[in-house]
Amino acid sequence: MSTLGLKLRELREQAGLSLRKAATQVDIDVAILSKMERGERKFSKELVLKLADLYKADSDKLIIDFLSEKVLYELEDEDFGLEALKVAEKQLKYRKQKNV
Amino acid sequence: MSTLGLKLRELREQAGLSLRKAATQVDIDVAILSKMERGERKFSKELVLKLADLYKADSDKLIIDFLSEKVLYELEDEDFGLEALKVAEKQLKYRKQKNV
DNA sequence: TTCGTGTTGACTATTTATGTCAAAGGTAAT
DNA sequence: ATTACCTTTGACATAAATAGTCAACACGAA
Repeated sequence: MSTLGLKLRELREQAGLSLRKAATQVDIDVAILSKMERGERKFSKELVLKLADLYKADSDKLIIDFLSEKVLYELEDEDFGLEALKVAEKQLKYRKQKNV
Repeated sequence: MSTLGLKLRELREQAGLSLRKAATQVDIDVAILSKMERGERKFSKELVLKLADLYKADSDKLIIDFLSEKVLYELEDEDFGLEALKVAEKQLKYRKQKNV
């Protein structure tokens, strides 16, 4: 289940754009956008930004979803996923503070 | 800075094994293990498990480090990395509970 | 029918990741 | 100074994952 794909599909529909039109605007093939919205292919960060712009949506939130989806993809079916996230978080906070 | 690499190097030394010997035991090229310990190449999960076994070390902890490193790699230089981790964590907890 | 919609699959190309190998340079003992 | 280890390095080949292209399909509305 790709929540990012669903969100971007909704946003596209709210913007009143067909797949083809949206795809043309962001300069990719329709097939790819279709697959991305349905979670069959991954979005790239650049594309998410382009689409956010096109749909006049909050790009920060979409990027956060994009990243979290990437992270979850790495951790799927891992017994220690949650623990790994905790460790990663600690590390990230440390790096942010100490600028390492 | 690869903390996993450093840890595995220490464990190897504590086990009194040279790079060559360790590499032979886990059936990979010395060059690769050398690069992995210094963070120049990524470990695979399977290799981490093999090494944990060889060094008689706690594989769970090493796997957690391995995963967290993977996650951090995806997030490096991202402005919203921390926010993304929070979202991912929430999702993961939800999935774990609901078994989705 | 024709038009616009989304979906599918086969195919190619490109980019990353992984593996192999030979050589270099260090250190210590003989 | 040669032998015997060790680790590191880089160039190269191979394999796998990802991304892009294209044509055709199915559906419903005009």
